[in-house]
Amino acid sequence: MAKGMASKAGSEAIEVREKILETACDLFYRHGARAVGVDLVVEKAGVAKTSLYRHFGTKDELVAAVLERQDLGFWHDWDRVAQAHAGDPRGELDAQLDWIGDRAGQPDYRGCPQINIAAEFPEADHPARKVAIAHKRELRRRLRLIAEQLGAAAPDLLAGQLAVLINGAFVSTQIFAPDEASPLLRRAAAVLLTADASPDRDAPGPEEPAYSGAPKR
Amino acid sequence: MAKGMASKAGSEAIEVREKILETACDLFYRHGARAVGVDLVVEKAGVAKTSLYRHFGTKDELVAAVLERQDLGFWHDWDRVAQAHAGDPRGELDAQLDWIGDRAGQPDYRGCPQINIAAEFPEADHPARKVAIAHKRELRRRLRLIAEQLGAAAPDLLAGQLAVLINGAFVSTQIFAPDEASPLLRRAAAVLLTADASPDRDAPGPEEPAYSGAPKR
DNA sequence: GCCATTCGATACAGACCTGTCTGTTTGACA
DNA sequence: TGTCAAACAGACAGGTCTGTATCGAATGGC
Repeated sequence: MAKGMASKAGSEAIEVREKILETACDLFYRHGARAVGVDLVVEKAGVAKTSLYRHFGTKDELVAAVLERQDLGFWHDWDRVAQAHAGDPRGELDAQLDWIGDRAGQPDYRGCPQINIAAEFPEADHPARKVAIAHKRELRRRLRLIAEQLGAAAPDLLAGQLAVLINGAFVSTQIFAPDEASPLLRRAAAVLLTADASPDRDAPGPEEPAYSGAPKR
Repeated sequence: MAKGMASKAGSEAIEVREKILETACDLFYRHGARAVGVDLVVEKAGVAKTSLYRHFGTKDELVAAVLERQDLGFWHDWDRVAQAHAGDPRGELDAQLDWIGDRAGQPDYRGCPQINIAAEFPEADHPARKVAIAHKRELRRRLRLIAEQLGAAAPDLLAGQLAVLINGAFVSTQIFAPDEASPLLRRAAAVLLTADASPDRDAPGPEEPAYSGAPKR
């Protein structure tokens, strides 16, 4: 009609695909993937439904592609921070926790997309759920790398604790004050790090020493 | 037809309601609330659709009622543990983390129902989402009570950290080994507690001392 | 300058979903 | 024994969803 278009058989093909992905990312995140129909996606994206199904096959695959896109975006931000703190693993970890906490504190934040979509599709073999699980494994893997660079005594345990902390921040944000997540994350991580450095004091297995604070009564 | 029934206008009314709730709890948790239609609920529950709508009004209200039921069940288990450790806040906290971690490690565990349903219904005024948020606030409130009984230096901060930890364990279970969650929870909590007891060392605000572990290179 | 491919637009099929309505049965209670 | 509230069974309305089919238009490669 009255649209400015670039090309058809060549570059616009990926432009249309990108437009669909971008629109679906936004709609699925704000309202949930199951609550948003493909008709709404194509309408908001300004494309034809045939284009959506040519590029993605099924809606389930579209959901998976959305998660893959968000996965890429997340690690892109992560890598930028990592490069800015090359050779300084402690500084990098703090910086990673900072932007993660800041993002989770944004007013339009509705939780981690990977976690949300995984909650919407409990079937173990759903393509989107596979992406989400791979994403969380990658998070733990990267945290373990940082822990190893730090010379942690128990890098795998430390990475697991940090992963739990980050995922917990993602879902706890809804009940926190806006700027509470970031400092809480940093502080808890710092505590876990110092504890790893002195395992004899803080992590002697299931039997911990009695709490050393002053009891109320 | 060939069903053994007790009474009608009196006690069966709540029996029918209870049967619907129980069935919906199971189906919603396993497959997601949006993926399960009311027809399936009434079929599996062996009741009439009219009964469902007489008791709950709308499906959204049924979802909220399911979450309220699970909320009650959760605090019921919590209270049992709390009573078993009356006057011993440290022992209670460990015990609470134990059963929570154990539950999250079960093979049929699919995450915290409150978190999952909240992810399925992002609208802020959805009745089920209100229940889920109230549940998470209650969790933090109870943790703060324990922290205060422990004589924590910063009970609110400590409770926030523990809440993040627990919520993180709920969602991280999918990528963990089955029996990893419980010890990880206990250990991380122990570390946070000892850190609270000596805030001068571990939590001096945004500026932490340099990591004291031996760097890799 | 022709042709294959992609695009938009739209109608359609078939299934499913929520919620309502009608009619019948059943058990408690006065 | 008669009344009434609740349950069952099932059809039904109206909407929505995914996915397919059809059509004309535009475009870049050859």
